[in-house]
Amino acid sequence: MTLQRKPKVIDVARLSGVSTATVSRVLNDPAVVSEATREAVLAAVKQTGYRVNRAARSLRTNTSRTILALVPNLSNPFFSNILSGLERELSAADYSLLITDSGDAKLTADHIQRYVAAGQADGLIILDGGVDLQQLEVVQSAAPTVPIVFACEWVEGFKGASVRADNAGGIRMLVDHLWQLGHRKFGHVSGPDTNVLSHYRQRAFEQHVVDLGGELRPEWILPGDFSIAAGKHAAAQVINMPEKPTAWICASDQIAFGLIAGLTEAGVRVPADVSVTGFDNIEMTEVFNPPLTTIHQHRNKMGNEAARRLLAQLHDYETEVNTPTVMPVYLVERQSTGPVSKKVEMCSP
Amino acid sequence: MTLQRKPKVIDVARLSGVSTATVSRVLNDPAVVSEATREAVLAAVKQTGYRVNRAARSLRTNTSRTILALVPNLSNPFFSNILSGLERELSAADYSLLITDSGDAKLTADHIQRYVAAGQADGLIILDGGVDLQQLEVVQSAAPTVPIVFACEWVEGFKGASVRADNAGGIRMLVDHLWQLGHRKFGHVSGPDTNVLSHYRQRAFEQHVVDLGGELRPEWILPGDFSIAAGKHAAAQVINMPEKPTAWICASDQIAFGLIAGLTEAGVRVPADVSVTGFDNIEMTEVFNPPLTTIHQHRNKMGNEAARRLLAQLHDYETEVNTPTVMPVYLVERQSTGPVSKKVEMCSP
DNA sequence: CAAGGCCGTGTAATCGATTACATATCCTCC
DNA sequence: GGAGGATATGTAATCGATTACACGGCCTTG
Repeated sequence: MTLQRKPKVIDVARLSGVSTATVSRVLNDPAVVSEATREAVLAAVKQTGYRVNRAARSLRTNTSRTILALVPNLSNPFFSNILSGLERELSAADYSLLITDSGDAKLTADHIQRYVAAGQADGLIILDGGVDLQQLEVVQSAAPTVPIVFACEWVEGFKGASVRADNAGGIRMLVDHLWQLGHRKFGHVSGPDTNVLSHYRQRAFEQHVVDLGGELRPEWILPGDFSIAAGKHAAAQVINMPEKPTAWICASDQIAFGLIAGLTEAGVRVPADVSVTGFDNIEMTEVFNPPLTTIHQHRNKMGNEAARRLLAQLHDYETEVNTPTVMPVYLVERQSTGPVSKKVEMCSP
Repeated sequence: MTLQRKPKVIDVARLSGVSTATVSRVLNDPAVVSEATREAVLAAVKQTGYRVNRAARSLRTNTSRTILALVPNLSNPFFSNILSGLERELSAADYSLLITDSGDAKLTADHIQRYVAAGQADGLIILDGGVDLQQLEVVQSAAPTVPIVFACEWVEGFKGASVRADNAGGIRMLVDHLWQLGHRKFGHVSGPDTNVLSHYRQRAFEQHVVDLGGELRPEWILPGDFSIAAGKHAAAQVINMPEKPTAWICASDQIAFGLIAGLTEAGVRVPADVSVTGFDNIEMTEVFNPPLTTIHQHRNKMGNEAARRLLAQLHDYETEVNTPTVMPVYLVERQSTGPVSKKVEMCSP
């Protein structure tokens, strides 16, 4: 219990009467050491309170046991959910999680290299679909042994692993749900047009409405950016439309909140006059008035899965590196959707 | 452009015709090197694309330039906001941010030591007020040179820095606001009773209502846990109260959402029949129906400030280590509060 | 002009763990 | 009984940067 300097392998070795090599072996590859020695060493480890010095280990093995997550905006709860899943899985495998927030700035190869080339990270998890493909390829060719896995978002054309939600499937579920309620005229408020999720959701929307034989008009597709403000802005436009869809599929829950708030303010009732759906099933959807029909995705599990795929690549037992993992999503029916109403047209001011 | 093995100091040294010592000096303490040499070395650094190997540096200097953040629940957007502020400040100072999620498990000295004793972190930012004081003290005495800063939450009795919001001040603003609207009978839905923020908010509530001469009854203080569910549960109790407060101050926005949802469902109108306030000003407060009167705190800035205080301690220029930094908060008036209504009693079923 | 100081730089030890290679012991089987 | 193999352990080199110490040159000053 005397507080000395930090114990090192040599201290453990002396105490247990073996060499440093043996101590190291007990810690890294116990099977090669005889049981008696192993126990003696472990006892000495416990007694001294020894912990390997990560810097020394990293230097020698050229490995950091650390994964870097690149997040476009840490404040965004979506990302933190994924991070949470990541962290659990990584720490269980004795890996640490380093996080950097690319912030407003576009992520550059240089920024990533600050970590990778310095040997600070053995692998990368990228939550930011806005990275430039060329920059990514620079990183890949400079550090070919450092695996990269995309989680949630991804970059089209990137050669490597990704874990994503079934965005198209989710949209189809929503359209089907509304279709069954009798809706035939659909509108969409989209996400930011630089975002890959926006594209997938919008494309699936258009495709599926057409496939079902519903009515689809270009002016019923409004641009947005996943935010509440975008939803409010869309509401202002909707109100002035001469002819309106009876159902709006929004690219995010937040857009739906804004849209509903704006419509409600203008006297349009949801779902009596018009149905609205979200995407993501954030916590608030349940308590919003009306509770929002939306798509739920397990962001935590996406984090887990991304971590698993990364570790698999690190340990060379991943076979299908380039195949994306598509995680299932679920329809959550609440009260923002209802049977189509005949009097929608009359609600225009 | 030929892709070789990673360049090292020795490569830079050779290219610029100096010794490794000089290269290192240019990088770490440029002032001691003559201008001509410095420029030559920097040119060679650029040409080779050299980056210091962090592991080697860490090993030699016994320093990691990495800060560990201990988060009780990464999924919680509050924490991620603080992390965001932290990350910006740290990365500007060329520090990296390592994150661990204590999860459901209570944080132990052992868990922290996994990082600290291994030399993975030079300092700690703790966002979890639920750590055991004794465990903390174990860490402090085992690693007296590793500074610890609490952000947002904190542990009573801990000797060290903390950065917090003015929780009591925020509650007083809310009570004052309601008082001016004519309210005299106040209720409170509290946070988890293990949480230091809950205590501060509840105590400030009781104190200030008494100071103003309002009515305070023990049965008007309901236990909760910051969640929507807690608010809903509180609503069920409120509805059956023979005599009710005219205003409810909730320990979090989420509680307020749940409470309002529950009350609305039971036919109680907010704010016509009863006023309700939240705490935190999360994004949804604005679009909730009715928009929530609440207290705003700059979580990002708390992160910044915590990082600054930590760096100050690391670089030995912090003077008042034990004084908490209390960040100001702001009242945001929206539509969940209104003048006291005389007919509240009649709304009981 | 010699002594002393300062400045800029180089040499080589050092941080703490891992691991290639060498060695020692014991067993098996012809 | 000895060759050969398997098993367990030790010795010492190594990872890449930092830095104590030493050194040489130049300037100042009595």
